Amino acid sequence: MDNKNVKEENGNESKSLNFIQQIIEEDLKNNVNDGRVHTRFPPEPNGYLHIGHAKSICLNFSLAQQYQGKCNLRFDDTNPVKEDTEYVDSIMEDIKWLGFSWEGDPHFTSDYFEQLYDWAVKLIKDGKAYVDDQSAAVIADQKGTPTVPGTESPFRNRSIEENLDLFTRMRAGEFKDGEKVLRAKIDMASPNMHMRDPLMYRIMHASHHRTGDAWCIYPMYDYAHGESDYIEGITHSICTLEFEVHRPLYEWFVTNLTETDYKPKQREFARLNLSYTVMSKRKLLELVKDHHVNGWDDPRMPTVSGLRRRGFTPASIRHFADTIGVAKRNNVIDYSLLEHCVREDLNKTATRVMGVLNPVKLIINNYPENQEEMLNIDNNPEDENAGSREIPFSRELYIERDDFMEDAPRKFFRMTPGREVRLKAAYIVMCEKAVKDEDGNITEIHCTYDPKSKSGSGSEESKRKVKGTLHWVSVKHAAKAEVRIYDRLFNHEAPDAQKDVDFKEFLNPDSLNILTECYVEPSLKDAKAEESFQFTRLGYFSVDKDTTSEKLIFNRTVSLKDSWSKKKN
RNA sequence: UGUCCCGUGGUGUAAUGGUAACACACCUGGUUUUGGUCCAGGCAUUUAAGGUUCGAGUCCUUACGGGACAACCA
Repeated sequence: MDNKNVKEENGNESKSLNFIQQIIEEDLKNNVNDGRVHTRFPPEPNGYLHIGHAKSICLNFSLAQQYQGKCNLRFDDTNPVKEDTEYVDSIMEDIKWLGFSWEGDPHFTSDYFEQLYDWAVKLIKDGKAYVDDQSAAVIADQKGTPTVPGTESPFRNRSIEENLDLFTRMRAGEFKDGEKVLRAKIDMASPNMHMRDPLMYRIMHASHHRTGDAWCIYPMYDYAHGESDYIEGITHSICTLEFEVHRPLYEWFVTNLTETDYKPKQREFARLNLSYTVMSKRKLLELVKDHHVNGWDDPRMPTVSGLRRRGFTPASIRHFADTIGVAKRNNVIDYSLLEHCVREDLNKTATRVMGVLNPVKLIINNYPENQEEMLNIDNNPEDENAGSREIPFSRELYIERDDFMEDAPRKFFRMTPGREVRLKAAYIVMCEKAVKDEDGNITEIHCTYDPKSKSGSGSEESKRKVKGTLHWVSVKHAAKAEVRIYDRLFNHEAPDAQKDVDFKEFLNPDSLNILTECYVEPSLKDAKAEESFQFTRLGYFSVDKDTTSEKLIFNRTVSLKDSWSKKKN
């Protein structure tokens, strides 16, 4: 209670510390690693970044900011067959877009291959590593199971000289893939599987995207990661929960290879899971390769580039990451929280415009045929400085087909014969009738307007209260646009958790809906790529970056909250 | 039937042994020229059972539940 009051008095909105911050503050208090805070974000360049990575990015970079520390970007590129510079480039672009900058130049684990090799030699000389000639299958078999201890390899007690010779020849390319590996000599009976003589190096005659053919042996993650942290002076190596059991191994390498007081510290937090989406890079890659989506930046993808193209803002993603918190228990964040974050941000900044997605013609019978006028409308009622603009009004308009109903229930606040509604920023109109074709489809709606009810005119008539306000565009002046509406990619609330089922069985076939007969107000002809708008009563939309076609394309970022459609159901 | 991690509303995250708080979602009502926004209100005795204590979500024990670990992936 007292604490809270103090915080409020200071105007300090400082939230309580998450468990990582508590660890750091404890370390700072004890002057661990000279009181430095140095984090890192270490992606493998084998795919595009997704919203889960964004959580980790926000965590690592903000921690560095909070504690006057540094945060590195390091590409964990130890497996050449999966990695590519395309991914390196996209990862850097996405981090920058999110609003963070890494310390100095990007780092690469491949930059440390020589040092890692030297350290491996040292381990051999210390009798703590050996070359094993057995096949992967045999080694796996000897490893035992979580409940059964492993057995030792017959090559485990080779002489140091022989190990040194063999390891040198491994590097020299004398052996084929899989013929030999280097293993750490730890404990085949350890209850922790990762301590049962883990592999340090494997032979891969593969070209690496940065080192080319300079190497034919590549270090494994467990060996390379902690040592790379050490080289870079990382103090807090924050990773996800599945690496928790790797921690003793991380510490084993650091302890056995270094003599300084400085030691990087690995800590783990729960990865992000989002309802109705998959988050594993393997699955996302499959969606791309099998053309279930149109690339990594498809607006339905939970990738950073997909969210960007969909119209999400960096601030909204940062706020989301902040809101979901950091803890160690498994979680599934409801997708609606992400939607809330983007609405909250866009509501403050997005220009209000009018567009009609499913048009039907509205004819104002008592409005002169050749008359047209410009009406003034606020760009954003949330923002006084946003100004206003002029939009054209005429006798024939498009309105939303859903905004008309012939036999309407009492609670229907839109257009229906005999009731009045306001056309936003224009006049109050009284609906008269709907005209239909032979099949009974409504082709046009007729109404009359009250000339004295013009918005902002200050007249008594303009102040009259009507229940509904409709958005519209002038037929003569409207710009034609294509609008893409995205729904969730999966039907199942947690497709990631369905282990025994192919996640693709939950794909939502209606996740993309392209509307081609849409009309928007003429000012939008000049809209720039990625610019965001709020279409009155419809939602937030952003201009697609795809300028290969002449078409004006909008992606719907997110709908507006709609209490009417909820009531209907 | 091993080791490690984790159990607080529908979903997340807080609560430093002292009145279970905040956000999302949901439900009421009010304002509104967007059925948006905004405003007001409602919604959990913390997996269970013991124990320590004046006092336990918090410490201890046991049970139950969930997760991770047996890639020459990261």
